[in-house]
Amino acid sequence: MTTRKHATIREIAKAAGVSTATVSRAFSKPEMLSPGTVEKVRQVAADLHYVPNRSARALSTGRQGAIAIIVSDIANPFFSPLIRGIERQCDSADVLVLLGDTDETAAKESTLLGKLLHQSDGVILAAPRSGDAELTAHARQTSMVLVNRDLDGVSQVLIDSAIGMRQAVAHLAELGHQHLVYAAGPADSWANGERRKAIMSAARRHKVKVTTLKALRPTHEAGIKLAPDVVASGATAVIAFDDILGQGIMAGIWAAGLSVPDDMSVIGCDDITAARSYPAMTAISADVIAAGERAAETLLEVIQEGRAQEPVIIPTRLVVRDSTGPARSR
Amino acid sequence: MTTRKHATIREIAKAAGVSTATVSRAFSKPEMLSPGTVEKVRQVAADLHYVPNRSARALSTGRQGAIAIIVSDIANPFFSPLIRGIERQCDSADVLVLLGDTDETAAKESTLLGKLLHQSDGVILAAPRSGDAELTAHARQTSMVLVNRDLDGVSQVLIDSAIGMRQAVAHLAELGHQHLVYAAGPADSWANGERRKAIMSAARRHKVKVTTLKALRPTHEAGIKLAPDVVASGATAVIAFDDILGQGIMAGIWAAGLSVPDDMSVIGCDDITAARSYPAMTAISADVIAAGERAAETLLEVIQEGRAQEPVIIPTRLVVRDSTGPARSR
DNA sequence: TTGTACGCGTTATCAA
DNA sequence: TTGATAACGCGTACAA
Repeated sequence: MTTRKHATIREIAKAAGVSTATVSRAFSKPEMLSPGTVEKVRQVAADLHYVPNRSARALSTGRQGAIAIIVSDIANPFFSPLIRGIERQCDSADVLVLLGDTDETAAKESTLLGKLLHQSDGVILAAPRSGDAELTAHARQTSMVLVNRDLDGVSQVLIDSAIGMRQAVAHLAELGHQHLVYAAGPADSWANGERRKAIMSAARRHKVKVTTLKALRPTHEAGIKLAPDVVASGATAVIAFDDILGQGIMAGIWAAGLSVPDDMSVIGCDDITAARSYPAMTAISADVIAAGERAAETLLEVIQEGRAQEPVIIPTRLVVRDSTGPARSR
Repeated sequence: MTTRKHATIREIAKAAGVSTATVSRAFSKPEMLSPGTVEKVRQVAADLHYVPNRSARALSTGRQGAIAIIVSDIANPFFSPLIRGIERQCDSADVLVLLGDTDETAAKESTLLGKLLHQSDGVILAAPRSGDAELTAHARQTSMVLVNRDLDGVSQVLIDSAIGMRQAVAHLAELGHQHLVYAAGPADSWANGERRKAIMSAARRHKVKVTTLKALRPTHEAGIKLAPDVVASGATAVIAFDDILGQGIMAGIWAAGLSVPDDMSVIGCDDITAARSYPAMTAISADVIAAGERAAETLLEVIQEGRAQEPVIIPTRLVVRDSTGPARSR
């Protein structure tokens, strides 16, 4: 409530009997000073509860000491561990984290980006919805790391579902499934494209037939609605774009009086909420917290070095739980 | 990547043929200027892609144009809609949102608070873990709004589970349940205390017996582990501290070969993930997005008026789904 | 209604 | 290794 008046560099300087420059250096470039001076200044500063003023520093250096995360929907559970990883990394680097939510619209994404661009040293765009051209244009204006989007010349962290998808198809093939459904996600999602391609090629190798069904949105409700189509397709297993969709499909299958995994095997993707259903869902798992950490780490490098970094690939693997079982002959 | 050089107030002034003060006022105090001047300056500024420098403004005014949200665990789904509400409100007020995660520890909460305190105009503390004294001390240093914590002299947004809890107990009583379990949450959680009290008093009125069982943490896994105790208690219904715990208990009940709601009715709380299970869970629902919006709104008022505001109460209501049914005589 | 000029707290440059 | 001082971009008395 009461805005307390803070000690400034000048007061510290006076109290310590040094110049303001020395105080400044004691914090930002201690290696330029004699150890004794640093010690003395820091002591005085601590006594006076000195906290460097970030705005002043930013004004002087042009660096904000903050980065921004832009997500399409904070309510999407996928972003939670991602944000946590970013948070953790930034916290230890003493960098502030600004949060933006685009409400799933490309327009808002662009507006927000334009706004946050100036208040931060760089931006992490998670699962962006904007077009390539627009993203490239923005990337020219600030340091940027993309999560789950492949765009030439921009740093990126990609969760490679292919590995896990191959394991998933192999797992199902081993259980005797010969026809499976891919319940697809948003068409403009990079992850969706990768997952579809990986399934297709793995299925070909295992001589398994694949039917692709498109959910309107990757939500629980959409999954429930999609379930009858999944059943009608004649497939005995389904791989869903993400966990929520998969669990929706499971609910829809139960609601139709069938059973998981006896009548239908279900596999989710991301493994955020997969373990939180009954039966616990087999899923393609990725260390999303690590993805967040790597994204933040990469962004800090981009900022420091002033140029894009090599893409970071986060591997995935199949985690078998209770929603997959032997194919039932139909 | 490339840090673009931004237009400054001075360049706009020169281009528009006015003074820097006029440019400044065209943005922060347009009512002081003639409409024509404002129009002209803004036009020139737009042409030059002028964006006010937030750091400079902050340095000059002492206001940061940013607030901070501190949550105990971004992965807890309860915080998602809360953050979304805060985000939304702040976005329309052109206020930036800083995010902090305390990793569930009071120590980190305090550190983070101390850090963010200086970089923002105010803080929203969601479900804080710190003690009253510490919170009060921090509240003296900055503008602060508490979510789901009742502390004298500090502004707060409280989700009043009592209403919904009463409806829940009445609903169960009507279905013939005479003995229910409350699966409790963290002991230091304000919400947990409120919920427990509400259940107790409602149960007394309906002459229903209540057994309180304590989960180690409100997680899905803890719910599964708690389920056998719930069954062993002899109760025919259970109200859980939150959705995740409730769905864990549901999973544990299924795993024990029993059925929901035939053998046991289950009610969750918060209604964030309640609809996303099979059967869809009956839950005590609150508009958490609205809670977030109100929290942000309140904080902006606190900042502006420099003093605490009246507590905001967010009502709850029971949403009946498929996890509750008639009591089975046992 | 508009302009001039100073201060906000820090860092960087240059000199000592 | 340290000090003096000029930026950094904006808001705002005060003056006109």
